[in-house]
Amino acid sequence: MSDDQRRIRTKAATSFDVARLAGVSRSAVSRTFTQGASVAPETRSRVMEAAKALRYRPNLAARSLITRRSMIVAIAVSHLDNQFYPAIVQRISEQLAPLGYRLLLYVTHGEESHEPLLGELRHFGVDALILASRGFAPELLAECDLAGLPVVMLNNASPASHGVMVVGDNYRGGAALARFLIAGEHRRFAYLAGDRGVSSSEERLAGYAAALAEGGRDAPLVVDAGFEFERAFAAASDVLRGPARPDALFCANDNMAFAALQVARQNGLAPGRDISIVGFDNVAISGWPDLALTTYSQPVDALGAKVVEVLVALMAGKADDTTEHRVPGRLVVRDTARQPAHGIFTYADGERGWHPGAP
Amino acid sequence: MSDDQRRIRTKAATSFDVARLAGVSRSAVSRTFTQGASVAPETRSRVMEAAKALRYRPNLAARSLITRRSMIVAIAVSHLDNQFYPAIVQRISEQLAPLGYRLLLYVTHGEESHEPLLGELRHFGVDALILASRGFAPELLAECDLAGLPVVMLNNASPASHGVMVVGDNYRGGAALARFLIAGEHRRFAYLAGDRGVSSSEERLAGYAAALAEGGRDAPLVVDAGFEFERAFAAASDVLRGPARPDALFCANDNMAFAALQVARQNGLAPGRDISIVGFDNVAISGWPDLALTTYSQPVDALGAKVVEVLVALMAGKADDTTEHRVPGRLVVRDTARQPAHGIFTYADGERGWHPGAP
DNA sequence: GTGAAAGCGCTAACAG
DNA sequence: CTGTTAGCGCTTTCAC
Repeated sequence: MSDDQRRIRTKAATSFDVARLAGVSRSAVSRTFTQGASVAPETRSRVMEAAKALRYRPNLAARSLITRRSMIVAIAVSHLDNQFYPAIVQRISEQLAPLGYRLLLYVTHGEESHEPLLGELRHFGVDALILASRGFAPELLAECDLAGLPVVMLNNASPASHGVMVVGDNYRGGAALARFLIAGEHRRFAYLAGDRGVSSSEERLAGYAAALAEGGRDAPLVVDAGFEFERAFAAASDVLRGPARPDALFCANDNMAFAALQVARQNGLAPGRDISIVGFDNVAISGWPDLALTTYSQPVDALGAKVVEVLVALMAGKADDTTEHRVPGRLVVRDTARQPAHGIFTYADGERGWHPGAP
Repeated sequence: MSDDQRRIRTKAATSFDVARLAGVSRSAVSRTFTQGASVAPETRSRVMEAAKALRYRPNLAARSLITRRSMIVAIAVSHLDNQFYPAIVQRISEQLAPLGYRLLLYVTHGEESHEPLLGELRHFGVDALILASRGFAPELLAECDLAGLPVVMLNNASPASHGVMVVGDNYRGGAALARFLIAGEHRRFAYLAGDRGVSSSEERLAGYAAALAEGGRDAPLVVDAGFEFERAFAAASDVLRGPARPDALFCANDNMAFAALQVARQNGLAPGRDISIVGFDNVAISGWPDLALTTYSQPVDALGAKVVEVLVALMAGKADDTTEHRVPGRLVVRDTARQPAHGIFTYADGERGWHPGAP
């Protein structure tokens, strides 16, 4: 810990220093660092050279005072223990980085009010907000609208008018799983629901129930659980040990399905034989042989790319008229659900899928 | 997407607006928002009222130009798929938030050079850097030193002089696991190593090897794997299917242990009976009944708290003379390793531990 | 294509 | 305790 060095630490070079070294004005150096400004090639190279020598980088704070762009986008997440979220955060971060944007992280807990959040966002002057958290207040969106702050919601529908949504294929996924379970000749269908009122859980249920009805099956037993692992565990215990035990259980996401899996095994039920348990997301660990969860994928790469695409358009002022972007997923067949006699096939990447119409 | 509203969006109020509304000078409003500045209570309340009415928050960018403090701290992480990292990031974020600091996220990949990183850090004017990533260049630390940027390394030792480290109890943990495995009467010990040269992996091995030697056992077979799941999986396959199969395998972290677990089961070996596999971290999922990994904990809460404590001190200019802070963990006994006949006990929180000296 | 000058929103001396 | 003043580092008209 060189205390001396710290004291004489090199104060970062300013545009002034660079200008002087290059023998030009500060405007010249500003222009060389501004996208699409007109500078003579000769000047530019002189400036660049000086900048490199001094390790100069324009100070974003000072710049943002003028340009009103901080190059920071805030992301709010709640369930970092659900592997889906770190994965998507990583993708978004990686896609934003080459564009010069960085993520400012907000770990929320769902319950808090929007007031302080928006205050902070303005405090930091973020350019946009990604809402990947559950249960934010709709007023937040209204306020962001007023403040002119672009918002993209990830897997989160809202009654409010502001903000554009990027969502997985919830309805179709739920329906596909239902058809798969029907083909597996199950009889008593249940749904382990996520937090009430959260669109992703509701939509998955809607698709599930619709396809069940279409197949002439009874409506599923809906068990309120919530997205948290512990609550899912408790709820799964109730259903699986109760009198009307389902033989097919669709869980609102993989993380909840893992909870259900544990419960089943603890109660002597072999998933895939005595009971079928399926999830949603196709989180990385669901492919682990020990878990081998049958699920419907939410492709993190595609989702992240779409979020970034939409975000960038929004920040560029291009009002997006599509307010909802749906990213398709696919059924991934593994071992926690009984497999139909026909229709199983292999995708190009080696995962297994299922084809309803197959012989 | 109210295009009209966006156009007439309320430009955020400035200190000038507040000053005018409150009938005071801009300095007065600045002072009310500055910690420990002297303002008459009367003035303060008038300002606060005006500020609330206008939803005023001082602009951090402008402020930072003067104070040279951005209130943002950068955190570099590499293995977001290892649950340990999201968990620690979450804790740090939560502990920093009440102090007004926010995390700017850098997802690195280990290989990249430090140059652009440091450039970016200065670009954004971050107040400090948390290095929770693997394999950063030591030059980075030197440069941060020169730039006067406080650095805390999480579980990452470095030959460089700059930066303070917060680390888990690697050596003692490795030793504890060794003793536990010895008590379990194993004979052929192995270590599934993380990336070479990374201190956490090396230290765990050192403790393991030392305790093994002390117990009169042969030195462990060291298998180079790396922290990545896939590579750990491949390496585990090699050892567990090779001629000299160990009966006790210590993996550099839980995530790698999970890989080993899968490999063992796939090869007809029941962990905890035919082979003992232990990890390090005590990541949340290691407690899942399906996984039930015996491991040595790295308490994320304590680790996060320590990081924040150190960070804050550093940013306050208090040069910390302790350059390394070690956070103790504990052995957590579950099902993937054979249990000694004696010495198993239960912690206050219900987890099981093991006591070497017990009857 | 370039430099001079003004100013983004704020804080920190400095007088009072 | 308060207001006035200067200036943080940068971009951006505006003349040239």
